[in-house]
Amino acid sequence: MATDRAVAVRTALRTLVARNGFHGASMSAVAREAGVATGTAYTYYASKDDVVLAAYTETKAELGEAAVAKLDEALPPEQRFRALWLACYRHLKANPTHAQFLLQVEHSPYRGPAHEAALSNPDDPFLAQVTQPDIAARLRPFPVDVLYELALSPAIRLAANGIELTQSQLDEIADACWRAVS
Amino acid sequence: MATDRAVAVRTALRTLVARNGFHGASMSAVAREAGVATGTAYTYYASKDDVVLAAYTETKAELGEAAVAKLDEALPPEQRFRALWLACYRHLKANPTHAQFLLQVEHSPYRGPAHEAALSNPDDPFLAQVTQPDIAARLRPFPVDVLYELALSPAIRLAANGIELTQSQLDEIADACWRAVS
DNA sequence: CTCCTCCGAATGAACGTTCATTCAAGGTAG
DNA sequence: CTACCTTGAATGAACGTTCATTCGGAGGAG
Repeated sequence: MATDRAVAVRTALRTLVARNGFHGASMSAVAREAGVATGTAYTYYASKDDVVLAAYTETKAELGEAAVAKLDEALPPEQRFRALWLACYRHLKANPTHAQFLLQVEHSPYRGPAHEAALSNPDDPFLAQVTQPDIAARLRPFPVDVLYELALSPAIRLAANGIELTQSQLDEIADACWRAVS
Repeated sequence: MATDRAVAVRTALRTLVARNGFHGASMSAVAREAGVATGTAYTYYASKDDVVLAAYTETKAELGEAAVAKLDEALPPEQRFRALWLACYRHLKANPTHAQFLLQVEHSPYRGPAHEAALSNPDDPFLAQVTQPDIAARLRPFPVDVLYELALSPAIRLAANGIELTQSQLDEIADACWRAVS
């Protein structure tokens, strides 16, 4: 399949950026990791920046899907948040490369473009949750960015750091995050 | 004074990395920003990595000083934490470049070396606080990294994002961070 | 005081390497 | 044969680093 190579390129970039940073993710290294020729990446993407942004939006979309996949919409806000938070953490803990890649992008000059690219997806499950009336009514009147930093961002960073935490510790942390924004 | 140039180089690197990332902080650009010749930086530092690590430890040391400068050691743990947190936030809010630089370094491959370099300073005021008996007794048994992520890291990221927050919002957030780790 | 010598910090052009990107050539499917 | 995809060597720009050279001023000689 033709798109397999595009997937391989995105995945290789994510892996190398997570492992070695942007310095260690040259296009030739990405192509080698993906098992294709250097020029092949440029068949699917106009530039390296394009690959980075495509990998970023893909990674975020997968995270969003994993977060809401088994979410019970009938749960009350507090438990719904906890389930969302834990699903995020577990998805990234199982894929630390994703967590490390997200953090590198979000703290680099790609932050702005990546934010724009992510907003172009109007189906973001996190935004959908935040705008649900029962949750919105419980949230403090902080900007969305602040809500994100306090609530979800800790899950990403803890997963990226690879520290082992027990289930009860995770429950405590998820609750602490909920208290911070509610 | 001779060291003025070393300071200028560190400051220029921090500014350019904060503004443009490591990509936009070439040694020639850093030297230009510092107002010195390219080679001059290598009179004071053996390599670019050296400049990055020196700027990182300097930035962290300044943050530590600002955090404890006016700290009343007689305050009970909860209020001491809040004062520490707010002092951190205010210092970085006044110097967003510092906050952005710290985040870029900590989410790049410099993370490991930077951590080591920071630990070589045995007078870290944050570690000193964490090891004070009255505070330690109130902290949850999380690894230090987790405590840092939940307690102090939000202050850095909120300051870096440049969002305007009222004093009462800051108080709420500081308390939420304390609840997360206590 | 004037002149000359010497020192080492400062300089920036030059070096070798690596980067992102291109494209002519070869391969494959229909 | 045609049409399209894949390849990887080629390209020039930009990188980190080096080093032959410059130059202001400290200090001794007359």
